[in-house]
Amino acid sequence: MDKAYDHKKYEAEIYKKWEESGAFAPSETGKPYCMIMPPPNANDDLHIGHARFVAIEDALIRYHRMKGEAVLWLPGADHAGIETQFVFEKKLKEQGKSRFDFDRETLYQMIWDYVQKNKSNMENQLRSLGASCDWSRERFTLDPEIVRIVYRTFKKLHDDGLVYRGERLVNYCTRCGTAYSELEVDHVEKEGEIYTLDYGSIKIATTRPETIFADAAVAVNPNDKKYAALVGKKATIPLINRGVLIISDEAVEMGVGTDALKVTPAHDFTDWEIGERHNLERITVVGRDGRITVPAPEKYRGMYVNEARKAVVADLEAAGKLVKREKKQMVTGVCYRCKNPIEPLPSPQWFVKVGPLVEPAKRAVEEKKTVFAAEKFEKIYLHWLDNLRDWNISRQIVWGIQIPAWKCGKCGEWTITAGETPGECGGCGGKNLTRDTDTFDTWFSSGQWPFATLQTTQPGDFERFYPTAVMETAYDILPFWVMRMTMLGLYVTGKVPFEKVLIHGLVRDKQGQKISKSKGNVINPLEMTEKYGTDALRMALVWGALVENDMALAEDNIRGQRNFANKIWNIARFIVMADEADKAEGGAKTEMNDDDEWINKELKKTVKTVTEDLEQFRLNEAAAEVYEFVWHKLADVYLEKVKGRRAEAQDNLRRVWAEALKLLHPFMPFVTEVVWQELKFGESPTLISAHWPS
RNA sequence: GGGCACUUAGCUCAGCGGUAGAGCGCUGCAUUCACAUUGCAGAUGUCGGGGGUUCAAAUCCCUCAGUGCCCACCA
Repeated sequence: MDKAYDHKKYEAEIYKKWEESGAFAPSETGKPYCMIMPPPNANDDLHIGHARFVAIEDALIRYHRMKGEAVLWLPGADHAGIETQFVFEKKLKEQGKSRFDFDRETLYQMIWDYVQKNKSNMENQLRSLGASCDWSRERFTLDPEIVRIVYRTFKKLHDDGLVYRGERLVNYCTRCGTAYSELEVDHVEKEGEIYTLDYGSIKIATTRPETIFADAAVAVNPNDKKYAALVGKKATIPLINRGVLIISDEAVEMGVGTDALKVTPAHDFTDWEIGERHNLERITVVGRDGRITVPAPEKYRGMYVNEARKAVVADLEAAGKLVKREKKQMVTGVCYRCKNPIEPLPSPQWFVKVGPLVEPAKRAVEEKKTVFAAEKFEKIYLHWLDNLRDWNISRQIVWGIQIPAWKCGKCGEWTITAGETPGECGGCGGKNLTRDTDTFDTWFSSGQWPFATLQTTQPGDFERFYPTAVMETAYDILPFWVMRMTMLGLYVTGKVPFEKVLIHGLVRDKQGQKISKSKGNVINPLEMTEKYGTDALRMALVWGALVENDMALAEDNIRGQRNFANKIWNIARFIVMADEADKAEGGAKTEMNDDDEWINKELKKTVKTVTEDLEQFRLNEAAAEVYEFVWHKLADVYLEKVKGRRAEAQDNLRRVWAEALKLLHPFMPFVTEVVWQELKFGESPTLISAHWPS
């Protein structure tokens, strides 16, 4: 054995050996233990957050496999609709092109090819992180079998009256050219201006003067005495001198602006609701391209909203209708992806009625059918469900699963199928049908991932492994994913998709700052594994904090764990050299003393606490326990004591070491496996398939 | 405005009812011995402030202060 452990020499070879040995596939017997991997987006390299989930999930997977359970860790890849199209469009832009230069089929094919390349890249990175998942069962969210299931769910929802097509005010990104769900809108605070305008009989305050041409009313609070006499009278929109009714509605809060609100149903969510209550006209003056349209006065048409705002304000001022303008900190919705301001626009979309899905999803958690490992996330989950609105599942992009809905050219009715092209309109029998060009929200398909995967891998998998044991994922997608999986899983299969939810925190830089490209504090997991070895990175990612908490990751910690890997290597080296010496002297002659009994007792204690910690998902504690035992008890104390009576203690040392390697294996799979094979323990040719000590 | 957390050694974090812990960093010493990617020894904290419960509180309760994250239609 070399003097120091060289991870580069062993990792790839060991991984190949594991994979070829069939150890990643579930055994025929044993209690089923299934984890579905959160499928990484197939559009980029893995980042440090992926490395953390691999470290956590693989540790649990290896532990349960060693306990003799039938373990299935099912890997996958996500087509990640918006994300991927966004990334791809950036590439196109670098080449001086845009999505509008291609027809739908060509664009789809180009993204497909791009994704396939990234997908295999991503898979290799998971391998290099040591993920012991069953590649023979890998699924991609656009696999035809998966798509069929997604279609079927949509049809079922539709047949049950839980899907409707509605003209609603949606969060529209004029840059991305698609509507989003409420969850995909970020809110940023920035300085804007609020303008007080003279509406003749009343003054109103607004931050969006460019939309005055779409006003349908002016609203005041029903309890507002100062305006009570005006309700039912008319106000006059300046510049165009159109009269609108003054109405009263409880949505108007008092103490804001002039206490009078211009109601623009087509361009504001509050106003939309007021409009519904009062049956107001929905006048649109902003188009999907973000430019002003008719019926705004001609001079503003074609302007982007920002320019139009300036122009309108200037004209209002000239007309003497601008009473006041002042700076104001305000919160605006921006596209979570491109950060452009979200434009609320009326648009026909497919919605899922969430009410009937929310109740079972709440009950499942309240009745502990699904248990959150960290209670705080259960509270957050329930809070989310209580405040959920109907889910817009249609996106105006090409990259994704096209919605199986056809519109009749004759009667205008929609025909929904489970994927197949309908022969005729379900309403009038017309033959002239056109398919909706929209695609599903990515989360609509990934929300079905646990059952969609298991129903399409091997016969019997679903019956055997569903509900899965644990869903492990990051907290930032709790509402997007965990919540939707529970709702859709319960709806389609009648059972929760997973029994436990283990949520992990974010990886931050060593000062605890959020990692971002713009800050330049990105930690590249592949660079770290190259430099210090996968085991070191993984141990550092588990060691630093409770699974559920954010973790500050310093390179020093990774280096420290590399040193630990080297310590493991050298303990083994010591034992090998002792073996050789024994052989030369005619074999070990076992004779136990107090030191042996002490280390055996310490080992037993360690086995107990590490096992308990793993059962409770306290991976940091478990890792620290083994570390303490191996380095500071076995190496620093026992090994030193043994030096004087090597031959008598050798058998016990080998036995203790074999058990210690097992405890370490979930956290540092490579070096422990190399060492296990080096020492040729008889129990099992590979450590990955050895038995967890008890 | 609503929700969820956090505040413990210089830094990053564990501990969550029984007289303070780890890693890194720091100080000193050692070292041809499995490992300098090392060993041994050591310093550093009225566990955010205040109140309460208890024989006993970093740990439970209340309160104040600060920090972070998520949500939200204040025009």
